[in-house]
Amino acid sequence: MVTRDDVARRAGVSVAVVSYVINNKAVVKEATRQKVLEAIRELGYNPNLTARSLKTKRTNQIGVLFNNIGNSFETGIALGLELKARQYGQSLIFQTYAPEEEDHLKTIFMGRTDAIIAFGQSLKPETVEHFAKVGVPLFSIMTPEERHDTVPFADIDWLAAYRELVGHLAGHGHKRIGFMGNREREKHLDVRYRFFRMALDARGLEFRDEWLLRGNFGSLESAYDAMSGRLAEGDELPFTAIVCASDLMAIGVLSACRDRGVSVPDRLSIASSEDILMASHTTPPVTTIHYPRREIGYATIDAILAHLSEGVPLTGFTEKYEIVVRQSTGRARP
Amino acid sequence: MVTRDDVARRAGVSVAVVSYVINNKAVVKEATRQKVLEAIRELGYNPNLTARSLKTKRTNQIGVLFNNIGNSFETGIALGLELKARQYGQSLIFQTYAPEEEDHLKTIFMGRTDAIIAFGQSLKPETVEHFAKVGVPLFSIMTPEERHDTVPFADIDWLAAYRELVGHLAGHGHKRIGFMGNREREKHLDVRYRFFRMALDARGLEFRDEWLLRGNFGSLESAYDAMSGRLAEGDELPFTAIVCASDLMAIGVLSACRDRGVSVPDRLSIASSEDILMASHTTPPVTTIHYPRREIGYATIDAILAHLSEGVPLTGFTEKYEIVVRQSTGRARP
DNA sequence: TTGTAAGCGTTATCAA
DNA sequence: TTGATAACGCTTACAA
Repeated sequence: MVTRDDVARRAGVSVAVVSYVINNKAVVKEATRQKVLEAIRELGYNPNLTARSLKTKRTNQIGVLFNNIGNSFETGIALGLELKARQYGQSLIFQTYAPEEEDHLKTIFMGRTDAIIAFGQSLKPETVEHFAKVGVPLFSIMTPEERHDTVPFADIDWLAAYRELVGHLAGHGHKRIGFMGNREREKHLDVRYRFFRMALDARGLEFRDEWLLRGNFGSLESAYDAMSGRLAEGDELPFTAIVCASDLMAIGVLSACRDRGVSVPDRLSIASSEDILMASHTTPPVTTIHYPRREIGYATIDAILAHLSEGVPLTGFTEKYEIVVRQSTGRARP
Repeated sequence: MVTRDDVARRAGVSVAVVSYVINNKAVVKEATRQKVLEAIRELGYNPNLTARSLKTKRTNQIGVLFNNIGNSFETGIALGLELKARQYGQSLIFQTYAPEEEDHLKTIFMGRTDAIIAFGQSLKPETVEHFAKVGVPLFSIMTPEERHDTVPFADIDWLAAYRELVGHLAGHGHKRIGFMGNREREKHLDVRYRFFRMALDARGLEFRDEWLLRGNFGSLESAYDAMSGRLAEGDELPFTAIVCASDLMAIGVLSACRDRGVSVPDRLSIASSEDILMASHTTPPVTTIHYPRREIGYATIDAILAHLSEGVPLTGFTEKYEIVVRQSTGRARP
């Protein structure tokens, strides 16, 4: 490996000067500057980032805690994160989060990242405290079910979104609206269910526990199974519309309906959350809440870098959602 | 930050002993070992990975060069990579590749990664040479259009796959088969087109330049536009079937057909490559080549780690594809 | 079995 | 405007 020493020797200057040139520090005489640059070019020198990090305490790496890299919703956010991070010269380190391995995070990220972006996970107080202590700010995209004062988060206003969505359904005569939520493990989705219920309450609409189905966030099949099971139970569906916590689950529900001859939206209206690409290409396409993934990604990186570089306090924020009405929702059958 | 020195002081031993304990080196007396472990626990110490890397020349980080993080095909591979990498205690650094920024890679990854995984990109000889020089092995998932002897790759046998797919279509009476390929920028898809043509030749089937449409790998819309344009040109389609280089493009083609009243597969059979989830949930679902994304991810990490840790030569390999016949392909209209 | 000390490739302070 | 030199936190001979 060619190091800064090699460059210094080649250029006939001291190692310090090489650093000055690289970091545009001090006023290096133009002539020596050129000598150094030439030596760098000739030798094909690139500064070793690990060594630099050790000294500067800045890694220019940001950790990202996925729940599931294979999920389009999350990768849509990652797309925004990555693009913006690259503009700032930051690299992203991706890790899939698993509650039972949460302690590993301390090890894995130790001295490796300047900040960590969580995807709605409810981290243990101990973990949060640890990163606070080592001075690595945490930021969450999506509201964690268990909040920590020191972990700001970016999200949409789910309550408003579900109120609008419920309004859309109610406007079409739906009074009994079911929900497809997540299973135990995926706490970051509890939030959606919770706000959905609040939206229902706000409208004075009833909800019964039997109207709550459960699948896995990223698994179409789980929702398919849950819905199929429900449809197998009896001929009559207890609700005329269902809201799903994720688009993949909505698509699973849709498939179950198709396979069991339940026509959508005639017998059942299906609405959802997220607006991943796939939701607009099913038959019928799915009415859903558009989650501004890319924008949230951009804004998150901006906020983190403003904090890291200029000490701007790191605070959460809300981005604008949008209700996208498609053909999976329609008038309730009388 | 609590460092190894703090631990040593607390435990009343030298810094070396702390290292020995952490790395399970030498035979440390059980009593001192316990003292050290306790000090570590009390202080909440975690070794600084950056410092360790600087010394050991091992970063335990692997760079991954995406073309588009938002694309399910690529993230499906990433899923496999990440899971396996985590098992080995490796972290993944994701970067989106852009030809015009290729030189940045040298800077961004310098001293940061033990290996780099490309996603079919045709890297410049200069780049390849650089990483060879600094001792960072390159490995490609997907055959690069411009190969380098020092960059092994993992892929499926596209020729065999397209021969089988073409066989399926020919078996249904298709003699004129079009292709939806990529635009200039995405060279890693040229490979698919090339093998498709070879498969056609092998069957003695004709191909005309007018039967080649072009879209963007990850853009359903681009394929939609290309196909719509073609459909607008005249009433008669010049081919009875079309093979698409990616599922998203196939779905774009499918949408274009639906919007222009071309029934699939009655008037046009559509076949594709990749088998992303979405391909099985369109109407009709798409016949496609199943690309074993996760398996390729696993095997790639295995190969790289065997190389890094045990010096096993890093060589390319082929994983098994599968043709998944769905309802988008059918008998050619006489 | 444990301790001392020399690096790893940088940056940054302080003199020159 | 430049050059020595001391860190940064760790691993690892080598010595004790």
